[in-house]
Amino acid sequence: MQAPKPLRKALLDWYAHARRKLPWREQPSLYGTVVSEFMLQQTQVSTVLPYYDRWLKVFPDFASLAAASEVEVVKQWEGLGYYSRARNLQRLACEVTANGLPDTFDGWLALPGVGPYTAAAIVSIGLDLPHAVVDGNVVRVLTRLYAIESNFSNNASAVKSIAPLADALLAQESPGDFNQAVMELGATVCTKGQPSCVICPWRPYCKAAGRGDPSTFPRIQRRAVVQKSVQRIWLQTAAGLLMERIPDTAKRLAGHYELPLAESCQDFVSINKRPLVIKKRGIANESISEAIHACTLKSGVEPSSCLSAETDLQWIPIAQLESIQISGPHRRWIRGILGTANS
DNA sequence: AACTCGGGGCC
DNA sequence: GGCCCAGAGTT
Repeated sequence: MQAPKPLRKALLDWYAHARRKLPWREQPSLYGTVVSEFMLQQTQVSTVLPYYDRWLKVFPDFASLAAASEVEVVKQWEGLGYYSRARNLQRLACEVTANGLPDTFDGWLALPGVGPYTAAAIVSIGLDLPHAVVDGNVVRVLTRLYAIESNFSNNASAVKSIAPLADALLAQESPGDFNQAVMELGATVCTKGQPSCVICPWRPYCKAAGRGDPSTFPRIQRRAVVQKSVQRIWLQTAAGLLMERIPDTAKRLAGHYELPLAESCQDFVSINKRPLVIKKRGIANESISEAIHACTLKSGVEPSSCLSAETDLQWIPIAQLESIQISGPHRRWIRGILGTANS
């Protein structure tokens, strides 16, 4: 390995002037660090920014978050995805409010929603403890720096393989800045498609840049995408729009509302043959096509008789759509359809 | 080790 | 349209 010392200095000098002004950096606090790290799990900085600002206004500290209701917490998270993060963050707030803040890596790791990455980020940034983070950015930057040609079977094995390198490189005296600097480099310079090697502080040390093929790293096998298709209905009456509530016991989008599945309504609606619109969305390795069919009630059926305890169907007055939790794509689709209808 | 969990940005 | 993103929990 290249002597780590010049690499550390080059990176930290670059980070001192190139780092983006982000709210959790401008007004640093342990609470802000924890909130930002939860939001940033599998989510890009630009997406997180508005959520972070609003979150700190509504829940300014651990105690206020611990005291909030779960519905309120998930409502503030709406649209950000991976809702277990919100519930885990609140459980964490309850635990630290009751038992105090951990001061070790293992102490943070034991809290809900905190894995190896998040624990290392929190203790390095918030407590100056020397733990290296390994996320997607770090994997990309280090596999390029050393031109590691291993074909990793998945992301987890790449992280595991890169961890010792990250530990060896870590600047022990400023672990928080070093960790953020590597990730900042990955996010702004050593990007996936076309890295900006000419402005990279590690250009003189980078094996992949020297060879001219940095964008071919890391080499990680991706899972095949599974195609799925779903039929949904659009049924609007004087009572409002028919929506289906996803049970609290569901793993995905528990407690959220979506447009009803056609199979939940087949007993009482007539479905127009041609769908109103066909939308697509992705969830992890699934590509889901959702056809939305405009419907009418079968003759003689009253709106109230559509509702039953088994299906979780509810009439939502149009004016109240904003105040319930709706999955992000469905909220956009509904706005689009209502907007088209009104114009 | 494999699966599940959202949504948005980007080429 | 495919890929990726400051990952963690469950099985």
